[in-house]
Amino acid sequence: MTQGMNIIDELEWRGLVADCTDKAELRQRLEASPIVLYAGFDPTADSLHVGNLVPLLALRRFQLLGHHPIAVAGGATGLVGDPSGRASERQLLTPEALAHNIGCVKKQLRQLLDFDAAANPARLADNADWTAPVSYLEFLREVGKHFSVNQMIGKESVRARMEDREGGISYTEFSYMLLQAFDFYHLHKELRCELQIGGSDQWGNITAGMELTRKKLGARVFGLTLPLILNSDGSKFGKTAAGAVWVDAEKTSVYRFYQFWIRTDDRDVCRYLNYFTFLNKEEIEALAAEHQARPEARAAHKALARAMTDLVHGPGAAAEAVRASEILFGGELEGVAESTFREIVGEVPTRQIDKARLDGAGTPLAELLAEAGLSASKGQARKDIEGGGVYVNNIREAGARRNVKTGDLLFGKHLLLRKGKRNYTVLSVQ
RNA sequence: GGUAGGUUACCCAAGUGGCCAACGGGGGCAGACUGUAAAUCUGCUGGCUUACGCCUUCGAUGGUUCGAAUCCAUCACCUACCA
Repeated sequence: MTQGMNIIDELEWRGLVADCTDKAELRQRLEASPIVLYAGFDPTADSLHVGNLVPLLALRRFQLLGHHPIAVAGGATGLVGDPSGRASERQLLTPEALAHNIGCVKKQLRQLLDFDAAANPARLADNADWTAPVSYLEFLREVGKHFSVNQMIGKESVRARMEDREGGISYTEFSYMLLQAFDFYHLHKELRCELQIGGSDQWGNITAGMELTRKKLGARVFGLTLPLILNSDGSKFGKTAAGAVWVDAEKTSVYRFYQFWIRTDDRDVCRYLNYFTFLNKEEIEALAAEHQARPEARAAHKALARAMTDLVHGPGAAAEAVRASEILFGGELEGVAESTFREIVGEVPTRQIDKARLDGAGTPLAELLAEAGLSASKGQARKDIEGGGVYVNNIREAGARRNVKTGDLLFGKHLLLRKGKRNYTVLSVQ
């Protein structure tokens, strides 16, 4: 990070500025002295996912340049549900589920921001702390009065849903923007927060907060949105067939997480280096050049995957994921030492199996595939085998009626099952 | 409250008494080609079964029929118009 570089310049060369209220004035303000800023994270699940990393890392980028970030967990807003960017009404979370989610998300926020910086430690807040005590009547008088329904229904998030004949929008979600506006107002009043950042779908909520702050406190605050990240094929970033890619290693293993980044589309990899990593401009340009020259080496992909895995799971876990990937994608396992093989046990999904089942005639391969979760059912497993997509110990298996026996075990203990190019499960005998 | 229309597999969407486990598209999975890429081509995409075949599914329940996703009745939900 270049010393003295304005955070706006930094975000701009990375392509991270989607929209900004009064950029010239904000730039001036940011150059004058460190600013307090916030981004909100609603606990819609029990973990953040890779998409949430964009605003979160943006907070960190501000922090690295001397500013004071606040991560706000949406204990209040999460109870209501943000209609922004959603085609249909959310299912309300139970207070219990929400409490659980908040706990998880807070823990992750703590991990990913620096709370120990001497000059400008990050702070963590929960909007339930200041929202829950306010009564409905009080809220209507203090906050609601400042909003015109005429304007509210003009906001994209609401309008989209009003125009949607199928879904519509509940009064609850319609009110969401007032709650978020109240956050900004509160944070300005109590902590002198002057800037809110968020995804581009947050524009309406952010400007609502700016207006409320101006009307109630006469203060000028700013908003900045980050782009909605799309893959080059037009799909949403961060979603795979298996669902979202989570930050929680229990939900998305470190190996899977690493693989997710490794498999980034060529067209996207340099953009993502900009968006997600803390590599500087020169480093990224060098990787881009290398990728241009030798795309098959996938240097940029490896750098991206390594940087992200380091960041989220730590260098130790990342190194193991890299090592496991090298072994699994290195070809046949012949000649691989037991100690080397051991490294992938546990890294990829691993299951126990009763040794007796492999004695004698053994167990049908299809059955093991289904059990291992690689195929949805035994019938599907058979089709997968017939289609030539199944490998035992990294050797393709063509016979659908194949039985797996004791002799197939590696080192007398393990069986490496693979479906397709990258779906692995290790079965270990007990 | 009234009237009309709708509810089909992961999503969209055909099907309106047997030829329907259900056209087509998307998505997904697998194969070829490659670089764990893109593009392209091929196969698969309810469950069980080596197979013949069997079983469960078309909002829910009950009925008519030799036979229903298709017809009837009731219920639930959605949409539109009316009040």
